[in-house]
Amino acid sequence: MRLPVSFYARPALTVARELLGTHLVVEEGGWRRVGRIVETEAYVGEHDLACHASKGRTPRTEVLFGPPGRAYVYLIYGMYHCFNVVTDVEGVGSAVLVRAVEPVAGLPEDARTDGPGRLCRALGLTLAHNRWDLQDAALHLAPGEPVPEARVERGPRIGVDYAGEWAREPYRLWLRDSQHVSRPPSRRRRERP
DNA sequence: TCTAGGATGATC
DNA sequence: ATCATCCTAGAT
Repeated sequence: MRLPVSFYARPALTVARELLGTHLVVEEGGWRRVGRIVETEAYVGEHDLACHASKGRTPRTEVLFGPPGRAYVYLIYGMYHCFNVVTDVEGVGSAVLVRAVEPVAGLPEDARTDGPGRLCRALGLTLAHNRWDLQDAALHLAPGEPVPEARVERGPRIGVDYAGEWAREPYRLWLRDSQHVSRPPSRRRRERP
């Protein structure tokens, strides 16, 4: 049970919305780790100055322009990884960054999986997974419970201030009531019930 | 609760 | 030089 290629072959913003609630599955070396996606960011194309594809085709960004449904993993700040899924049709350089999941299986109950770097560390995702086909049993996404529109919240993407006006586009989507959404700098903690 | 600074290496 | 981050320390 995996999301088919046709799922990814749509605009990044659509995929970012539909990814909420789906399961990210990593199976390697006898273990299987699963997280439910609760936060995503869309990087919509070459014209999007926050998108790595805006740098043009390079060895690193080439995968973004390739067929949909592949992984784009890169190293950031020398120590953390970010996991993306390549979206839209071949030739369009776009992707969706998975920013947070909630532990479902194979992870400690209290594992930190909020934040793109932390979730990659928890699931064991590294540069070795870059360009993988997401139809692979070892790394794929699976359907989950549908997420009603009322639970989806939107806002500006994190950490892309260099992108000028594009930094303000509300391309970050998350589950309103999830306790596992990442905490951007200076975001106040949720009020107690 | 918040801010500042540093770790660390691929990329171009 | 830059960077789609995270953690810790120290101030408040």
